Amino acid sequence: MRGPGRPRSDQARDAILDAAFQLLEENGLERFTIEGVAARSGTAKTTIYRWWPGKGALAMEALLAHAELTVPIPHTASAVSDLRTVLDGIARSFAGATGRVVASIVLAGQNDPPTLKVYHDKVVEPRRQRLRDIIERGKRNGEFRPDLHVETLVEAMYGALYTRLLIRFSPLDEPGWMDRHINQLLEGALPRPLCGQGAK
Amino acid sequence: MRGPGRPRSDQARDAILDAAFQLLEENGLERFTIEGVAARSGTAKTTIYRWWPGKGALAMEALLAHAELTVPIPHTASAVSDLRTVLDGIARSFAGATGRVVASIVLAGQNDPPTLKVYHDKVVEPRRQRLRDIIERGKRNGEFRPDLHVETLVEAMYGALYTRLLIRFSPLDEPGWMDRHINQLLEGALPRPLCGQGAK
DNA sequence: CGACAAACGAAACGCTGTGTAGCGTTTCAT
DNA sequence: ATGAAACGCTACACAGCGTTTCGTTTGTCG
Repeated sequence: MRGPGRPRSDQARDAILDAAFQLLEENGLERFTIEGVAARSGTAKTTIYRWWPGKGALAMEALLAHAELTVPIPHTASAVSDLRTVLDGIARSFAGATGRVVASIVLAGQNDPPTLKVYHDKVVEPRRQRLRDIIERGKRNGEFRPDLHVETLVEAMYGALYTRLLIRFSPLDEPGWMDRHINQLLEGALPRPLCGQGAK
Repeated sequence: MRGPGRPRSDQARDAILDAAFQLLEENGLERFTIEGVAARSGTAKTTIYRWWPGKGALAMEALLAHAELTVPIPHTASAVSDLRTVLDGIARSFAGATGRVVASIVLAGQNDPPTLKVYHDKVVEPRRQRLRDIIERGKRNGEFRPDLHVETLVEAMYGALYTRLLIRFSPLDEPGWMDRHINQLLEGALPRPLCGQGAK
């Protein structure tokens, strides 16, 4: 049931989103221009402005449409192993082209709170929820301390990922890094009391 | 021993850096313009271009010159307490005006690697080193496990700070947050083996 | 088939910011 | 005094944004 008039060209839409994602990959959002998108996509600027309010919104939609932001939903017997699977997936995605685009979007959000909120609601929060679920499960089956503060653990795990993505201390695909990170978060820094054996 | 010619006006230099920092605070780097700096500082655009190659470099220098980036260097008997002091100091600085400017700078760095490197070398690395020193001390005096991986702990502690600053899950000045964060990083997530008392 | 509605592309506008150049002025060392 | 170098000011060419105008195309409905 569509009224009269020429229907929207899905071909133009796709070409625009493709071109936008490519340009974000290549230049980041700093040098991302609507004119550039129009040129590469073979559409007119008018067409873009008809459907998107501005560069922020276009960039966000290009990211959501193209990037592999979906995270695996493992559900094995071991919460620790599931944690590993999820975080590895995110790290891999961040290490590639998607990562650069994400970095652009997030940082652009600094001066464009609505855009940041969309990213938060559509990407960050679902992922955090997934981690929360896994950790809660781990608490129930005794893998984790019952008094563990879930939010804090989630934040620590995520924090390092985003920090490596944005500040680039060290590469996201450094071998062995994620294992060390997870293990240490789980085991803590304090010395184990000397009883029986060492813990683990 | 200065050659001939009119010496550089420190007054102009200071006015430019002051104005730049103010404008970064107010608008972020997205809307940070050389023209704006010139107008507010009462100098000419040409003067700015004479001394800085572009907005990124100017913003960085304004940040380094103005922000209270100095972190306290506590050295009490307790490494844990020193850790707390340092991280609290950074959190407070990030929660204020400096935080917004830092976010802007990191953003600029995404497409301007030299700028990011300067920030890394001048700000990030010294702070990380300070944390490393404290943790090493804690290892030596038995507060921490001897096999603790220092880098991983530093990254986890820093990560949450930058993530709150940039992604804004939650406010940096949330009461009690930093204590929970530190405690849990130190104590880990795994259940303590049941011997004598609980650890800590 | 014809009328209409809506999307499309091309071109241009005013605006803002960039980065450079020229010019006269000011301040210092020699 | 002279010259070097920094200063402020004005002007300019250029790029990108966001918007508007206009003519064209593509569909639906009567």
